[in-house]
Amino acid sequence: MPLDQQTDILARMSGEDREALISLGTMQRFSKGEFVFRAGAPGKHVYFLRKGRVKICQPSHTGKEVILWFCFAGEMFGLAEVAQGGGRVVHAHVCEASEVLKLSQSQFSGFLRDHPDSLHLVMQVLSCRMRTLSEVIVNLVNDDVETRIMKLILRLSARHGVHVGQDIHLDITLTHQEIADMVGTTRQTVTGMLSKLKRRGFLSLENRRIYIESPEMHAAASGPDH
Amino acid sequence: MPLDQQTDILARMSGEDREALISLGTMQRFSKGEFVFRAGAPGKHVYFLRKGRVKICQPSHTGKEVILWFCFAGEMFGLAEVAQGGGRVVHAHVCEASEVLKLSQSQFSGFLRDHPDSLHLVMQVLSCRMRTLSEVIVNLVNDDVETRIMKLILRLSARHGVHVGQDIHLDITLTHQEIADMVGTTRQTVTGMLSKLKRRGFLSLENRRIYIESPEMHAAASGPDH
DNA sequence: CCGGAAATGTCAGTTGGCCGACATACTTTC
DNA sequence: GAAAGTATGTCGGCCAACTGACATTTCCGG
Repeated sequence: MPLDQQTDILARMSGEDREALISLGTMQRFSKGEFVFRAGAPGKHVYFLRKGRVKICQPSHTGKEVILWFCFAGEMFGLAEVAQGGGRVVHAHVCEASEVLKLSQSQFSGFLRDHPDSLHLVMQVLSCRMRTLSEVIVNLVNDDVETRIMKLILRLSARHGVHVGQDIHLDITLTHQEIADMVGTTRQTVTGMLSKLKRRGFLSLENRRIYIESPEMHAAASGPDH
Repeated sequence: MPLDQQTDILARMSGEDREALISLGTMQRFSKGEFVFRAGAPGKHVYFLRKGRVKICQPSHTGKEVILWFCFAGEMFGLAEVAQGGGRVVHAHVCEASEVLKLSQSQFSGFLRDHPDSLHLVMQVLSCRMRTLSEVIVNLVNDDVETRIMKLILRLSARHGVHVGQDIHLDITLTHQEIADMVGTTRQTVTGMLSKLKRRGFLSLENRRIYIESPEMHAAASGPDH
């Protein structure tokens, strides 16, 4: 099990556990641009994404938004507030038409009590997210914008990349603004850096999708030795 | 229970659970400057800090270190790698003479199985840490160095502050380098910013300890409206 | 209580990346 | 298929914060 895929909790659950979970919760549909929940709302439910894509982002007083991570099919979100109490601090913003399974706090606690194997998985997911967040912090502190963008792309491709010969095809579309919100920079700078990376031959862009020339990219991202 | 104190897991456990945990583990002493574990080592143990202070920091290829958080008496560390597998990615660096309780992965799993209340506490701790890390990321992205330092001080004082009349006395000593490593800046800039904050009357410094003039400080940190 | 080490204070020079402003391209919607 | 909205590309001016270098103060072990 590659560490990158530990967050796909539905896939990792045993069949019976998954059935039990699905029968406990209720299904909801959302279309692009809607919110599953917003910062400030009370946080009494846990969600499992069956289909689609949701971004978890934290608004700040300045109006800027930081994208903490994306959730893809199979992933869980909204757990932290349920475990910890207090209201939501993040938005769950639907990127493309999605289906989510919704469980109340008590339904979920009951499920964990009855399915100890799944409980272990939940702790793994939390641990994995903590590591990813730590990684992001280290990047923000140490690396310049160019390196941060390269590392972001490599992180995403580790989980959502499709190998096409020598290259890796990133199977999701991101706007420059979204990239900027993930690495802490501005839209303009992202545009500039991407075309710089393209000129250098680290990646190519084809109708809003990213192709990574993987060997060069990995080498380049491991140390900013320009 | 203030959210700031959710991480003091030993204090929040029931007496019986705490006894059981302590009898399971083995005690170890460390003196200042030693490491409980280092990045790269295999991560097969969980630790509970009984006494002292430990900083959890992540080294990077550039040699710089980022301090992700401090652990104080009662807190747990080393969990993520145990839950998730793989080696340590962080150092656990002892700041002052400390005593830690050490449990192997299997001892800890067994404990959680037998003490479901504590299990809930563990999930709370992880959730709380995730929130703190998210908060740090948002700060890094949105705020200038001055604001980041103010918010760091307020965060620390929420958990480790002692009220002295109107003011709050921060009950720990930090070097400027350590502050720099937490907010992602340089030692020199921290020195400059602290004396600027002192001049402005937001805080005062007395033999390496920080006194916060809390009302002004809170107002100032909530929006960088200079 | 002394000497080396660590921490703090200060400064001038340099620069990465932000800001604002605008032009072009793509892509929905009715 | 025209119009409106959203995304991308490009530029010059500007400033916060980094770098490196040094002086001074405080701490701590023997």
